[in-house]
Amino acid sequence: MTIPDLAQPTETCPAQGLLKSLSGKWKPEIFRLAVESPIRFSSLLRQINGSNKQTLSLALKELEEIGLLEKVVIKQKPLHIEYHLTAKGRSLVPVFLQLEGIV
Amino acid sequence: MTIPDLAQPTETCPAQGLLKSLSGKWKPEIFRLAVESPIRFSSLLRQINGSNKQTLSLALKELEEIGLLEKVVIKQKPLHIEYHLTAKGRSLVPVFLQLEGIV
DNA sequence: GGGGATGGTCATAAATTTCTGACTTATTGC
DNA sequence: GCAATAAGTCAGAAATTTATGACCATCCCC
Repeated sequence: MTIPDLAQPTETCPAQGLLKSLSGKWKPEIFRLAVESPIRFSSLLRQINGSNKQTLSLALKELEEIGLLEKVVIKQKPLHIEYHLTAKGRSLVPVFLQLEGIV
Repeated sequence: MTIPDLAQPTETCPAQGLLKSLSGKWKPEIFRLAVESPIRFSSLLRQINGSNKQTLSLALKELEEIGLLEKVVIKQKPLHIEYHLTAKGRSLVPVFLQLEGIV
């Protein structure tokens, strides 16, 4: 027998999960930047004014987990890591653009 | 001269404001319920398991402020208050439905 | 081989959000 | 008139999120 955790909202609607996944101080901004071009950890830290490693690292991890970003190791000369928007991430773009028309 | 508050994200994209407005533990669920039918404070408190007056009250106030809900005093026999979805609120519904297809 | 950049992690601290319980005013049914 | 319901507010506590600063392993350039 399971005791439901009533302190957590029960999600009836799938869009609520996404809303929750994109909530957080920097996630929307990270997502927006990722739409423009692949992003890198250290650049983000410089681009997003007022942010910090810890939170960015966690945010990237979460955006990865929900399948909006994917971590790509670039095995080129200056070996580095990039985060790319996934297909799912790209599919959200037109929806957000629509939103902008409404807001 | 103004010193920008760097601790706060600078919003480049209008959709980010909406995202932020709809973030919070119970706001998405309140919105969803309001889409179904007008909502009342005390019913919400019973419907949304684990919620509390304080937070619901604040959430309703905020959803009102951003123009998604409007407070309506029903001057009928059992005089009471209802929160109705505004036109803007209704216009978000198809967007969220689209989102459900993606998620 | 030394110094800097990249991409992190960890423990702790500070800030923000949410929750609890007491209290309030007005209305309504009996 | 009296108790219950509705719709809150308020102060303080608890929980959750963010931020800080220290630290670490690679890699890359000179």
